[in-house]
Amino acid sequence: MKIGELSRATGTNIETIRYYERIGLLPAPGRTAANYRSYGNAHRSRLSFVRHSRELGFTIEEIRSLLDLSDDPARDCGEADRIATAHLEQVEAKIAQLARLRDELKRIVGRCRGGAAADCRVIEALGDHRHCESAH
Amino acid sequence: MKIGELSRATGTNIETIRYYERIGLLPAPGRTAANYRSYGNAHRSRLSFVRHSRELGFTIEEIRSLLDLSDDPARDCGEADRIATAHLEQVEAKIAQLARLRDELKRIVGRCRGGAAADCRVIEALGDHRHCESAH
DNA sequence: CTTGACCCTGTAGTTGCTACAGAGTGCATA
DNA sequence: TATGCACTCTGTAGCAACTACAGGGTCAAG
Repeated sequence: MKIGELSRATGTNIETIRYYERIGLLPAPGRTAANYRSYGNAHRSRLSFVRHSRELGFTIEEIRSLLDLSDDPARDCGEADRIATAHLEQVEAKIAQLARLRDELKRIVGRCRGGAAADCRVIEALGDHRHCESAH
Repeated sequence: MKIGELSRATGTNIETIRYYERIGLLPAPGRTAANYRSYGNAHRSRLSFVRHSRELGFTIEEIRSLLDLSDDPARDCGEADRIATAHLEQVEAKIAQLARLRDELKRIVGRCRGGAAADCRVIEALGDHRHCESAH
């Protein structure tokens, strides 16, 4: 299939597909007589793997490691688990951090009673870190 | 005070301070005879405002709007509240999205029983979107 | 008088794409 | 046959929000 078809099949931007090839995440496919890229099912699977991993927030480098693992079926799969577990921990840390921000923002918004900016509690709270209850 | 002192006083990287000046977020300070930047308390307050807002996840453009507001004390402060409220909604949306990712990741990790990569459930789950329970 | 800490400008790198510009290809229609 | 349109190609530049140099100048202490 040509790049446009692969794009539609995987919901991936054409430019993104070429980008993945350029950084070595996808192998360079064969070419037609007109120098068009020509993909097969292996390419589509690999791209789906990449896109799904990206949607789950894995970085390109993490995905590279995961692809290396899946390319070598004899290798120990514990590393895949470690990568995924480490990523899960990062996601949980990010959620906790955002929850603290949310609480701080909640305290800040809604305090404005529609006066002039000179008396604005929102701007005041943003200017002075000491108003905060938790670290961020 | 010189840039290093301002950096320590606000916990901001020196390069970042110069960057903020370059993009017009901080006004260009006066210079000493040796062409060193020379800051006063107004600069320090403004930079604290910027850093605090960044820590709370506001974008540079949002901060620019908030600074415009606080620079003009006569203006209506409702806009500051709108910006902060909109940002709060974005944070809440991001938390919800990350929570979905976390749940998906939790389902994926820990399924590996330490075999070969060929049988790895983690890699399998990443390759096939149909295993997912929620959209992401 | 030299060492070290500080400061300057300007540019390039980071992550993960996205958006062109300028050119070629392939197929259907007037 | 021409021509219009969709598609593809390469290469480069842009985004956010910094961060990291390189290659120089300044200044106080020993």
